Amino acid sequence: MSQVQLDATDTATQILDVAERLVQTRGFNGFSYADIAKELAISTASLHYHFAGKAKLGVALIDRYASRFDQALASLEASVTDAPAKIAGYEDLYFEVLRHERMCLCGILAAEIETLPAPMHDAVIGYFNSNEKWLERVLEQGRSEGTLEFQRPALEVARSIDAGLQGAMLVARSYGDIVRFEVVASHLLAELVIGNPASRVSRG
Amino acid sequence: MSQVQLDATDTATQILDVAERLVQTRGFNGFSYADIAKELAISTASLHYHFAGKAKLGVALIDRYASRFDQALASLEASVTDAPAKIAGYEDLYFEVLRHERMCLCGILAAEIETLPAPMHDAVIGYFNSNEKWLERVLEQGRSEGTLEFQRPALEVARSIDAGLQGAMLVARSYGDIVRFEVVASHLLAELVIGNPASRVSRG
DNA sequence: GTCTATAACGAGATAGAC
DNA sequence: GTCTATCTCGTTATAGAC
Repeated sequence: MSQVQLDATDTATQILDVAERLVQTRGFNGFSYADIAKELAISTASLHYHFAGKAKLGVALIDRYASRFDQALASLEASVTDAPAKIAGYEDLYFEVLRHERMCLCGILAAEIETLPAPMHDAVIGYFNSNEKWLERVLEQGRSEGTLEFQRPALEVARSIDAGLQGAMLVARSYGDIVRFEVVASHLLAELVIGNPASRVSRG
Repeated sequence: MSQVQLDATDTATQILDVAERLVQTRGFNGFSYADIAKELAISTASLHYHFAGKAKLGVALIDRYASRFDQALASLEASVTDAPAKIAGYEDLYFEVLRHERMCLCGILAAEIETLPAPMHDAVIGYFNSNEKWLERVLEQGRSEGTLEFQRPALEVARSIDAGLQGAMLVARSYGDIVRFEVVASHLLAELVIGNPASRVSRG
């Protein structure tokens, strides 16, 4: 039996780390195996030993990213209780992505969706599905607990938030201006929060 | 003097048409001169005669796209008068893009921004600047004429709308589900319109 | 204005030694 | 698990004939 690799610097992990950054900054069609190999000072043949092809590397990247995102959301739910704080934490996850001068992995892959192998395409959709379900549930919690107010179905609001965040990342990164993201993100939450001037809910 | 070419099927125009569709569906790094050449049954050498390199072709694509968009907005302002109708028309422009199974040209280029030559990068930013200024002006018109209501600066609202539309296109196209776009887009407008239940403005 | 031919390079991938 | 060497193909671009 092979030993469980716990070293965070093992080769496969290093490859995923470099590849992830390259995808999030340049897109899946904007980097090559040679780019990764050069940065890690290994050969492209070694890359193929760990990941048989670029498509398999791509799926591994999405799987790890989605898994980490799920963990971050679980951790978030353990640290805060009210829905507004959860949504603020959700937005903060993307703020951190952007602060590292990256785009959401699946957001940037969505732009290249037509060029991706089917397994990658499916994994991207799975990520979006998972996110919007989480947001939908939190939105419904907020409505139940009386911290959020909105007329539309929670799923529609969730999709508006996800679209707004992905678009804000996309545009803000082009400008190299993280404030553009913050302004959009903060309003996406503020317009839902009861008692906030920006929520402007008719209660007359 | 060379004659003015009015034939819509002249070679340079055909090249731009094919290249535009390829960029909007596959991204700038997702197609090659060979793809265009094959589709038009010409050689890649001919492509280089009309556009010296891929970078120059890219700039020409953005310039034409931005110019057409400006024309469409001018035409829109000539056909409707109130701000809500203008914003609905603005959103319809992107709906049409998506209906043709494409992404906004500059939206998809924004995803690849780090890989683009500087002149293309600048042209993309110019497009975003132009759009948000137009939206800002229309939003201020709506507030003046009493058809729209919002608390934030018009420029911030404009940026939220643009981010929402770009993100909604990005995600909706991944799902192949245009309805996802419509739901987000319609709410982006509805929340601003006075008298619309979705605007939910505190007037008590 | 379009062609053929080709240069020059980079891409993903594999064989086989160590 | 990593290497060198190599294959095959695709990519942008140019030279020069027509």
